[in-house]
Order: sequence, then structure tokens, then C-alpha cells
Amino acid sequence: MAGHGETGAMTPRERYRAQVRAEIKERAWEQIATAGVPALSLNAVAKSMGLSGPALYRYYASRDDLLTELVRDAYASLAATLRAAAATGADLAGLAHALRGWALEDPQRYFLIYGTPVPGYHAPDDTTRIASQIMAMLLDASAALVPEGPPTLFGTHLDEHRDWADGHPAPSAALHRALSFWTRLHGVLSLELAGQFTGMGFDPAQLFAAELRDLLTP
Amino acid sequence: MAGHGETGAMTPRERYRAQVRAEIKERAWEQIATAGVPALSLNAVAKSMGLSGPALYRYYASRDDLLTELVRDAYASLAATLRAAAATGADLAGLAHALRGWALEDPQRYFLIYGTPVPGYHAPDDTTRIASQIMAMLLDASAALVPEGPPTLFGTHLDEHRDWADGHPAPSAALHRALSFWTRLHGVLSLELAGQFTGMGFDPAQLFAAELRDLLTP
DNA sequence: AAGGCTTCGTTAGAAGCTATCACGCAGCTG
DNA sequence: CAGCTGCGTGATAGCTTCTAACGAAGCCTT
Repeated sequence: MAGHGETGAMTPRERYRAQVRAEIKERAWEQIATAGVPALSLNAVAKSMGLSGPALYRYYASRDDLLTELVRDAYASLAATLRAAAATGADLAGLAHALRGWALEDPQRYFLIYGTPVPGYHAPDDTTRIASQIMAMLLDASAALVPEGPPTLFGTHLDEHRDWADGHPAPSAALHRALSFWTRLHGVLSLELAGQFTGMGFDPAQLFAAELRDLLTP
Repeated sequence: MAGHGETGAMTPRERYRAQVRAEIKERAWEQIATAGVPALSLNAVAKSMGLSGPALYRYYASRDDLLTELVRDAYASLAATLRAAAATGADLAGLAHALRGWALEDPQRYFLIYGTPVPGYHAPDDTTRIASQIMAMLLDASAALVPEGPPTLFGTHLDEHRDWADGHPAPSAALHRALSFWTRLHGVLSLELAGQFTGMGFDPAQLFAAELRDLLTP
């Protein structure tokens, strides 16, 4: 039942195995960060560690398996970042700031979660669990500052489709705000990270800030 | 100086060549649409046409070359769609509708333009020209219905960085609106196309409509 | 109309990748 | 300390992109 990150109470073999698995992920990360996911090569990772190609298959069943693990880690990293921000009393704006910082830290990691989907690929179940944790944090922060107002058309639609909120007591206006928060910030962020604004002259950070302002003061 | 799409005044060789190039792109498109860009294989395309692998290199210098051509076509297709909508008197909402329809028609084509960037890759120059044409249409539509109002913070920032508007006479408020239009709709659309809303129960179209409404009535 | 030149498609091959297998060796474990 | 478990290796199959050399077909000019 060991082998889930805790370094205590492991046999030497398990310790070694965990260490090698971690180093493999680290090297894979570097490759992805510099050349993108399609350039990730198990062979190159192995050679960069002084190993021969097939050796990696002792640690990951396939290239897809390794990638899945990286997706899992990316989700966990984002959730931890947002959780840390929320723990220090950050409101929606604070979460937005944390999100942007996390994304700029490693754009390819962001795209590993929110980028172009591969038609065949299905994310593992636990990532959707983490995703709903992230959503829960967003809902908390949204509910904390949702003002009075007439119910929106989409809000009434959400009233009948709020299963995804997983029993969260937030009013539908907060659900709507959380979704807009997500989609708008992703809109600015993904286009910025993709370099779609390069050469346009303006500062993407200010566009992000403007979108955030518009989101918080309706 | 021939060979740019017009079928008239071509030697038989040029005709044949253009035809084969078109069929290659068509097959490549099918592969991308069903299995994504990483699954695009020149070999498979060749075999599906009854050719042997290396034959394709008479028509495209490399796999990247073919992909670049597809990116070009995707840009041109989007621009044509928006232009057609604008020609029938569509306002910003009409453009949004056209954009969404075009994206849903072939999600991978959308991601080919706005999806995860490959760190090494640089889009050819003419695509940025088409991109600025698209931007010009957006600016036209934005300027057509920009109401009075106090200048936004980001608007004043744009006043000093409006080179990308390419001499368009729209006020900075219209520039701001066009950018928000772009980023917000891309935010909803890309997440929807990526399947990030699947299992959440609500209707992405209604979220799109809500974002559009919010965009048009400030 | 006939020769010559251009272009096309082929096979063969190099280099790279994922992934599997069989083997030997080292080290943990009882 | 003996034995078993797990690790790393090289060999191999099959896939990929892409280059090179060769033969054949067709267009163009004379």
C-alpha cells in the first residue's frame, strides 16, 4: 500500500524506483517545456539519464502512461497553487493572479491541461476529481462576493443543470460567475501563452487585468 | 506566375500537380479531424491515395510544409466565413454566430489556429496578414455599435499601443471591445471544443450566448 | 513527328521512434 | 548465505520522416 509519494516506510527497492520515476518525469518535463508534447521521446529521456531506451519501460508502461502521469501532476500542481492562494485569504482576484502566475511559469504545463485535446485520449478519473476540487474553490470564491441582482437567463438554465456543482450551496448567480471567470481568464491566458498577441504591442497583463475587473464589477 | 488556385491558363502538368496537392490536403484533413494533428502521417496519406510514401515529397517538401499549408487554409476558411457573414450585414453577434458554427464544423481545424502552440514553430507571414484581416472585420463590427462611456483603464493603455489596429479609425473603446470579444468567445469555444464541459450537464451554447450578451450590453 | 528534357513514381536505405522479448546480473529478502 | 525478484542490456519488429538513385512517362521544342 506504499508508493504514493511518502518517502517513509519504503523498502530500498521502492525508494529507488520512486526516485527514478521522479527523475524520468523531471526530464520529460524539460523536454515538453522546451519543445512541446509531440517532441517528448522516451528514448531521449532515457539517454539523458544514461540509460538505454527499453529501460524506461520498467517504470512506465508506455509513452501515454508517462504523459498521463504528467497530466495528473499538472492538475495537482494547479490545485495546490490555488489552494495555497485560497489559504492565505485570496478572493477571486487573488485566485486569478495565482492562476496566471502558475500558467506563465510553464505554458506547456498549462496547455497539457487546457490545450488542444487529442481525439482518442481520455483523462484518468482522478484528474476529473481534482478538476472538481478546483471548481469547488472557484465556487467558494464566487459565492463569497456575489451581489444581488436579477437572475440571468443562463443562471436560470444553470438552476436546472447544477449537478456539476456537486452539492455546493452557492446560488446559480455564483455558478454563472465561476464559469465566466474560468472561460474569460482562460480566453486571455491561452491566447497570450500561445503567442497570439505578440507583435500587437499592448500588454497582455493589462488585458487580463481588465477582464478580471470587468468580471468583479458588474 | 500561375498556380495560385485559379484553374485557368495552366499547363497540363500544373493542373495535375494542383489536383494531387489538393487531394493530399483533403486526406490529411480527414486524418487530422479524426485523430488529431500528431496522428497525421504522410505515409498513411500516400497509401490511402494508392501511392508509395516518398511520392508525396514531390508535392510537399516535408510534413511541416503540409501542415503549414493546412494552417494557411484554415485561416483562409475562417476569414472567408466571417467575410461572408459580414457581407450579409451581420453585426458582432452575427460574427460570433458564424465563428461558433465554423469552429463546431471541425474542432481540430479551430485548434490548428488557436490551439496549443509548438514551441519551435512559426506561422508563415501571410497567415498573420489574414489574421489582421479578421481583426479588421472585428474592429469594423465593434466600431459600429460602440456606445458612449468613460474610457476604460485598458482603453487608455490601448491608445498608446494601437499599431496593431493598422490605421483603423475605431476609437480605443472599440479596440478594447474587439479584444474582449475575441478572448471571451475563444475562452468558451476552446473549452467546449476541448470537451472540458462534458459531464457538467449545462448547455455550452447557452454559456456562449450569455457571454455574447454580456459582451454586447455593457 | 521525333528527339530531348522535365517531372513523376518507384525501390532502397538511413536514422529515429515506440514497444517487446530474452538474457544476465546485481541486490534485497528470508 | 542462498534464492528469488527486479533491473538493465542488446536484439528485433514495425512504424515514422526523409534522401538518394533509378526507370518510366509525358510535355515541349525543333
